[in-house]
Amino acid sequence: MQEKNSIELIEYELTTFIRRAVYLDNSEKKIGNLERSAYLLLRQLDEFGPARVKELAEAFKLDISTLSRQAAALENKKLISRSSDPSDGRVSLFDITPGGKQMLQTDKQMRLERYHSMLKEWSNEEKELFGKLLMRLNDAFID
Amino acid sequence: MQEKNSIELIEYELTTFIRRAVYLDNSEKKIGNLERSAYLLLRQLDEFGPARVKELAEAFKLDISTLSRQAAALENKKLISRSSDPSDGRVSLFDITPGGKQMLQTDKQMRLERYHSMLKEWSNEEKELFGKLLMRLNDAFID
DNA sequence: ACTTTTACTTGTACTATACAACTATATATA
DNA sequence: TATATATAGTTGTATAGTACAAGTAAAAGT
Repeated sequence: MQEKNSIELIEYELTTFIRRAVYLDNSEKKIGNLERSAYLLLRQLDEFGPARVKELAEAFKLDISTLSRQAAALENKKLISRSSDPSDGRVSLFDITPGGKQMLQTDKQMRLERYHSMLKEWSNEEKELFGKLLMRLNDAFID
Repeated sequence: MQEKNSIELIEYELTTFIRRAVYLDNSEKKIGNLERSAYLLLRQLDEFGPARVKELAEAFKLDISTLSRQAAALENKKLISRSSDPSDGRVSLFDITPGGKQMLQTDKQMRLERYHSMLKEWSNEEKELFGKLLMRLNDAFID
């Protein structure tokens, strides 16, 4: 009973949070310059280094065609660069450009500032614990 | 430093979670029968009772036109019903139908079961605390 | 050499959303 | 009261993000 309530609360609050966070991305109060998808793609390349379309699609669990278009869009904006894999002519390798890194840092900073404001009343312990629990939640995510 | 790291972790994990949860809704492993937007609209009507388009748009912070279409779609599927406000001919009031309640309950149950599986290793204390922290996060959400 | 598999791109379609134009009704004001 | 303005909602149009299917080119297997 107790457990059921906690899970219901978690389900409710997480759905609500997603609703709001996604709304925010579409609103005029949007954080930063990058679309959510672009932000995540740049972050992925920045953290894990060059990757090809298939790897990106797997990392995000999205269709290859989706990542193919997202990558092409960012390539167009010069935020990522494409190079061909010498050992496999089918493959394009994408890497974040200096401009992309810059843009990512700017946007990340804005996002962090938002979280900073939202969580300013929280103690360090609460923030740390919350981060750890979120990490566990993501690790346990069922595909 | 410590604080910065917690916030970065929270930002990272929340964005990742949203990415996955939204992916899941579009995938063949989608939870239940309802679109995310339909689920939220039904839940809103179920919890807060009949409402008109404008109220729903405000509750979700979405454009009226978006809610107008979502409501019309659910009305078409007989999951919600429309009635006119006798005191104001412009207004349509929407309410969840028995079929809508049934569908909502079915989907909610499936969503809860997923969370139940994902969180099965968590102690009651962890689940309760996580729920409370999420609630605080949503309360502090900056529009 | 031929077939099959793989990596990616492109065409098409759908959901979710916003904004703008429009309709109908209600309210305010001259 | 007649007209002007405001409000509630619908509908047209556009965009992001996604999937699936068809197509192209390169690699690997037989």
